Formats: sequence, C-alpha cells, structure tokens
Amino acid sequence: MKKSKAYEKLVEAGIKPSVQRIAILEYMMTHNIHPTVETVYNALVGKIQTLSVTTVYNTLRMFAEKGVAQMVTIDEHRVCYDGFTDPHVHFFCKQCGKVFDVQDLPAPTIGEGMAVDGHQVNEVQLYYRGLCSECAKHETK
Amino acid sequence: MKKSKAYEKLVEAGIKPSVQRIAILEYMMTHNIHPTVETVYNALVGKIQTLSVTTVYNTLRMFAEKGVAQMVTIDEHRVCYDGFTDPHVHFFCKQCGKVFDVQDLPAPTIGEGMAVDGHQVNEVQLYYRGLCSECAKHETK
DNA sequence: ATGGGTGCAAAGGATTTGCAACATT
DNA sequence: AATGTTGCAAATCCTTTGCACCCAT
Repeated sequence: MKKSKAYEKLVEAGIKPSVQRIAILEYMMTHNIHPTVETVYNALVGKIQTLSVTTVYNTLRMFAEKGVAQMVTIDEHRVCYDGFTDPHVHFFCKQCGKVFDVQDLPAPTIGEGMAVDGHQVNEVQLYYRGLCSECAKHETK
Repeated sequence: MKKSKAYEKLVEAGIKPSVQRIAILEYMMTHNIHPTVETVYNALVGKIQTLSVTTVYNTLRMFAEKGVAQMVTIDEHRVCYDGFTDPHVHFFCKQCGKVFDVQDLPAPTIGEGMAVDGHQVNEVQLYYRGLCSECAKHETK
C-alpha cells in the first residue's frame, strides 16, 4: 500500500510512525490554523476514540524538536503549533486569541550557523499583536 | 518632595501610584534583565516585606496593558516582562532560559494605525532562539 | 519476547480570582 | 467615610511524569 505524505515525513525526520502520529501530522499538514493541543485533540478524538491529551502533548512537543512542526509561543496562556515549518510572519489577535499567517510581510531568515551578538541561533519568530479584522467588526458599536 | 521618574511615568499612563507599583516599575526601569514575576518578587520582597506574588502578577499584567512594560512570551513555560517599551530584538537561550537584548539587528517598527493583512497592529516582537554564548562554553566538552 | 508507544491518573507549576483587611485621600 | 489597593488562600488551568498495558516487530 502506498504510504501517505505524513508517513513519509515522519520517517524522514527519524520518527517512528504510528496511527496517532500520522493522524496528528496529517491534521497539521492540512489545517493551517495554528491549533493548540486541545484543538488537535478535539479534532481527532472522533476518529481515534482512544486518543489521549497526553499523547497529543508529547507528540507535538516531539514534532517541534524534530523540526516537523513549529512551536508558536505568542499567546500568554497557551502554546500552539504550526505545521508549516518555513519561516513566516504571524499575527496574534488579543481578543479572540487566533493566530494568522501574514502574507504581506517577508519573514526574517536564518543562515546556517548564524549568530546574533555572539549567540548561536536556531529559530526566528516575528509576530504582530493586535485586533484581527473579524474582532474589529464586532468592536464597532 | 520630588517625585521619582517611576512615579511620573505611572501618572502619565493613568495608573494610580502606590508603594508597590512604584517599586515594581522602578525595578523594571533600572534592571534590563527581562525578569519574570518570580524574579521581581524575590528582588523586592526584602524592601517591601508584605509584598505578595499576586500583586506582582496583577501589577505587571496591568503595566503591559497600559504600555508601561512589555510582555515577552518567548519562553514556553513562563512569561517575562521588559521595562524598555521601545521595540527591540530579543534572543532567548533554550538552555538557561535567559532573554537578551540584541544590539546587532534593527527592530521592526509599527507606525500609527498600522495594519497587516487587514488586522490592526499594536505590538511587534522579533526574537531569535538558540544557545547563548555563556551556555555554549559549557557545552564544549 | 522485546522495545517502544499509548493513555490513564496523579503530580507539578504558573497564573488568576474571591474576598476580607488595609491604606490613602 | 469612601474608594481603590493589597495579599492571603483557594481555585483553575495547562503541562508533564510515572507507570501499567498494549501493539507491532
């Protein structure tokens, strides 16, 4: 049987595939919505009825370590994850807490072995905070 | 008696000054170390013996809302605060968890009423993650 | 049979909230 | 006296860990 994109990506990253891992990665690859652990759990527990929150936590953390997903820490209260590992800019809405990808602006990039002020760099994040267009509508009253 | 810089800054921001608030802001203004709530508490509980962690939490959160301090959410596990509200670049060390200001790189700026992708912007953050020079030393063995 | 993955329950921490005491005007 | 601030204790919520069970090799 033909292996899925998610399956292959896991193997490439040196992660042993499993039903749960494939499902979680597949979800990340097809939903560009910066889900939290809870969101991923809720989305998948219907298909994998035995899924536990713990597994989602552990799996996403592992994905971030292995570079299969990106951890996004904009929200004061909860971490979310991004399936698109290419660098790009985020926007965080203080009202609804959603994270959006920003198309308008170029993302900063990091070269191989890059350093700033003598510190060795692995990741960059550029994000804006404010009120998203959706929330701005309801604000006007 | 002459009012301190911290006192004046609070009044300007529309915050009613109090012993605790002045002390916390004064600490933020004289220590460029991106302290966590805990750090601020430990530093001040000697001078204000009745100080509570709750007050530090509430006060710093309020400072961030009023623009007197900046909330920095790089660390997955804990938030820290920055007394310098002018935009600038941060570096986060994954090993020791410290946050540094980056001098080498220019900070992104936000103009009055700026928007990205139609969303209304209030704050920007640009940060790098990696291994700081101090931790890199001990790593070499 | 073995090694790793999963998921439950419990632990661990950070942050927030309710509320009574307190300080300042 | 009135208003707003403080701080204790408890509650809440997110995340991690320990461990037994299960699955796949």
